[in-house]
Amino acid sequence: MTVSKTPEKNDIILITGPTASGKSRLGIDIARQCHGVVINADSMQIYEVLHLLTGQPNENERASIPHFLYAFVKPNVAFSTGHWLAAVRRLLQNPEIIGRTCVFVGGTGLYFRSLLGGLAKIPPIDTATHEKWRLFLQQNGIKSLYTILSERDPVLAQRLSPNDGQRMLRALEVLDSTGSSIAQWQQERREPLVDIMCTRRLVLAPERYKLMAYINARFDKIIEKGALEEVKQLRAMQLDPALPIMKAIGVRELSTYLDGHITLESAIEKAKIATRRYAKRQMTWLRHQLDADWQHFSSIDTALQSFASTSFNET
RNA sequence: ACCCAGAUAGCUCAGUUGGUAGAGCAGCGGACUGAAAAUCCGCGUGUCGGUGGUUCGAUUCCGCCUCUGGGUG
Repeated sequence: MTVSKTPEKNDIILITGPTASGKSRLGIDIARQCHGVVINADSMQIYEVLHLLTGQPNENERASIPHFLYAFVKPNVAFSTGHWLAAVRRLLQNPEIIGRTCVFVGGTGLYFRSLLGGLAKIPPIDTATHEKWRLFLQQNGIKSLYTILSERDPVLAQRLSPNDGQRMLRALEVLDSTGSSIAQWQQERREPLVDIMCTRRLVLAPERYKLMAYINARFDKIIEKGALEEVKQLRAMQLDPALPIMKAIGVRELSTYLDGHITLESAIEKAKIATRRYAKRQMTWLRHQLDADWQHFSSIDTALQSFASTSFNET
């Protein structure tokens, strides 16, 4: 089935912004105003663990308006953009949301890009190939990996940094498993999942000094509410440290404290620093990777005002 | 009050046998097409506490002052 492309039937609102900007609250307020639902576009809030640490909406918020694609993935799963897009595709066919405004909220820029621009149709990589290259990197080092990539896919080698292990691995496993370069796959025409013309796009980006204050305050708050307990539980699962969930900001820092290597105070400070850097990367993305049609706001209130004063059909 | 040791980047410090200075951390800018809270690239941001003196030239040597540690009374 194709997603409804008539605005009056299935309006789509996209809301993004750096971490701790308040975009979740904005999303809920907007969804409430237009009898909509909130759909998660955040790569960490999909997991059914670390509710506090990843900033998932709390029970009250979730009770006030339907939320989808939150806390639905087991922590031992290496989720990806492709998985998320597939989940969205299924969700948009869900009778529960047909005809309702879909408010996508999240800080994962790549998710929004895949939603609006589609994703290359690269078939899934078999586990053996996937593991093979990771093992190769582990055993032979990044220089050898780059040498191999230069021989087998010079175009991509040219494009990547010789230190970008993650992208080199992806390039090699795609080449290995499909027989053609990832560059070729990426050039092919892709089908967007939603029609960009049927969307309203908002960016919530508070001034930097305010955002820093929000980040610090939020981390203190989630520590108070029990973030350490979440990390303890996660550690008890003894998961592969390479899994995405293990890279959630705060996990490493609080683990170092739990192992007794640093003080809690210092762990908290390090986690805040990591969050600030993340926010900075997000802001760089928002500045350069989004097209010009996104509306930027620095506060929830100004965003809401603007939203209330223009109905969907006028945009 | 006296003696000693300090005062250099946002922080912790190094250094200049006299030619206006550099590390770590923090910070800032950027890239990004199936791990994206990931991964990668780039950038020192400075009245060298103040003020006089010696000197062609002082952050560096000398005097005085201020402040901060430590010690003696």
